[in-house]
Amino acid sequence: MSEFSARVFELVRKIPQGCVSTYGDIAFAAGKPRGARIVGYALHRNNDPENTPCHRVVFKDGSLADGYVFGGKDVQRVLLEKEGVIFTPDGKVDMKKCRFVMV
DNA sequence: TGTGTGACGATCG
DNA sequence: GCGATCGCCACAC
Repeated sequence: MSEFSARVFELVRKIPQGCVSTYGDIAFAAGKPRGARIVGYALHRNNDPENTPCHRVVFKDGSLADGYVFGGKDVQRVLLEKEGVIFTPDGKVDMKKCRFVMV
């Protein structure tokens, strides 16, 4: 468990309900602008699923991960919709309204 | 200790 | 416009 992954989890926990963030943004905020994959890897190994809403983390274009997700992208989508996240007809998250930017 | 891999992302063809 | 490939870097084996 590196400082980077710990920071990833911390940032993900900060995403408010009804918002999403991207792997790239989290990686950037955690100090690795090119570390998008590492973020995914870290979440895959998810140390703290109770407090880490990894379903609020999506691709840069708003689409969801395709197969390795906890219960499938459909489940992920439903969870997000329940939280108030807007989806486009494309089946992607409306990044314009729901993208949470780390500051 | 070294090698392979992967919830990504961007660029090339 | 879409598909395939390369690059990134931490972590597991």
